[in-house]
Amino acid sequence: MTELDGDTTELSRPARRQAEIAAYVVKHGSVSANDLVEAFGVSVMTVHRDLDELERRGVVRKYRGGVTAQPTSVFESNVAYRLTTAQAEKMAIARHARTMIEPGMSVMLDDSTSALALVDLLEDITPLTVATNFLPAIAKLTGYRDVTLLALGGIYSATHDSFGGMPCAEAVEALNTDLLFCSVSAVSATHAFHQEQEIVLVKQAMLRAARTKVLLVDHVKLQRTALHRLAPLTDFDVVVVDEKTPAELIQAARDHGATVEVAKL
Amino acid sequence: MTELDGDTTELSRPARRQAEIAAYVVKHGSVSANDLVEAFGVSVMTVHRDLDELERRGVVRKYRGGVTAQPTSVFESNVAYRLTTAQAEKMAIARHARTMIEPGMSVMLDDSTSALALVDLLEDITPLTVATNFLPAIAKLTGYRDVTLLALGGIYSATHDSFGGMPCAEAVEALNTDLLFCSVSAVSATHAFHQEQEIVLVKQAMLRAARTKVLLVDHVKLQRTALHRLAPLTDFDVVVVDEKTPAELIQAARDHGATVEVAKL
DNA sequence: GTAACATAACATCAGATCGCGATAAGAAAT
DNA sequence: ATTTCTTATCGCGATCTGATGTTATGTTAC
Repeated sequence: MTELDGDTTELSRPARRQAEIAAYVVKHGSVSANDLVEAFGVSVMTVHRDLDELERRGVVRKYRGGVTAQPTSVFESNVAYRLTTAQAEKMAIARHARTMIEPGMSVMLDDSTSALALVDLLEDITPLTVATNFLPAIAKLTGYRDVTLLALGGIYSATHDSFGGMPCAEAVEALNTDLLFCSVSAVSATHAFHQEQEIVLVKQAMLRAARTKVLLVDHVKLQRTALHRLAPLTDFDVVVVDEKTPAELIQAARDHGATVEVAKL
Repeated sequence: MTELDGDTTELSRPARRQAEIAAYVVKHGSVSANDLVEAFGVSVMTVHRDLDELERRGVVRKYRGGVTAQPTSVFESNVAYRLTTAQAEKMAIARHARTMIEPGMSVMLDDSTSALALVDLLEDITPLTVATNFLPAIAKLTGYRDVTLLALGGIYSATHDSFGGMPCAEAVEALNTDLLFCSVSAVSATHAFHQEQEIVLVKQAMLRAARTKVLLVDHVKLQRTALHRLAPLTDFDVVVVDEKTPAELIQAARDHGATVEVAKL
């Protein structure tokens, strides 16, 4: 159903359906619950439950008789959507990133699925200090022994499942970590971009608060663009991309002075 | 087994056993894994798993051949232990506390099981802003609609399952909420106490950051004492106790100028 | 007031997870 | 080296949770 199809595997059934419903709504602009019942072959109740969840995450808006889509920017930066894309590539990128981490270091992670993939690989690099504002990452890290977890608080965003806003930016300012791993929603040959002002705020603070900055980019991110310019690629010490990234794009970034490394699957 | 027995119901079997093992270790000072196998009738593997978990939470220390207890203060302030006590009373106190909250307010909660009980009652007071450093509370609140969640970050403590330390205190300083609900490990007729310096730090910051301060105290807390003095009871606008609290203790607190309210079961 | 829609309240079923032990492999003490 | 203790891995069964539908009970529009 629409352009989401390519990669909706390994996602729970309702989550996948919700993503598809979201796409459907975005495509059609405004649909009724019954439309969705027909389109997805589930009961009205389930449709409503899905829509409630999507609304809670700010993806759609409900009104009596149907739903409308929110601005696409919100949709695209939604976690559920992001989770569907480029799983294998993200893992490869995470493995590459892992090699940059030494025991004893302090690492900052942003609220990106790329960073989340990295979390799974951190358990045996000990001791380690990890700072993040991403709730799923925090949840995982609480179970690790010998990992000092520094949660970056802030205002919870259901859309990103992370903490943000001024309080978060302030918390970040107070830190100074060895490493930062972060991701963005779009990357050009020269710059990293993100749609949302608030998120940009936090990410920029993170850039200021880390000594070595690493940008994690799967190929889906390239060739796209987004509203707010986050930083030039040269602000990052390393940009890690996956193998599926077209060589000419890598070259273009390198021509502009960026350090690009390719993660092997 | 020891003084824990009174109230270990409604806790998962392993959690209960872990609490009992903890108590056993605290009582005997130092025991071997095999001792525990005999005492609890489970396999050596399970004992080790339990001990690993207790060690992760900082309750015991493992060494080859057995385990030793950590200072009792840590044990007593352990979440798992706290959860076992005075469930019904905590719920009554929470219901009472709930009546003080109006839609639109901002509420701060500390990392106490009393506060956690209150969280369950907040879903339909909307809109609402809730700030807390307690991970279980955060987890619950992320699912609430129309509740603005402000997570107070900091260094994660497995013992308390919350965030603390300087970063947390700083995050608290930046706020100013209408209400604060907090609890402590011990209360005398004049003061509130807590064992751990770091926790005291955060709680005191919270006291400074709220307009109206409410202390939630189940009767188990009274008549005990602990190392660090947190604040005089008169610093709280209200102290809520449960019905099982001896009348003379309530009177004593009132004689010292505290405002004490009794929560009805 | 009635029809369409939305929510609430169970009931059910499947899949996932948990808890636990057994066995085996690994480390540390002696 | 041998013994003792610890950890890792697998498997089984109990348990829980999550996802869904159904029916019943609101709500809102007209």
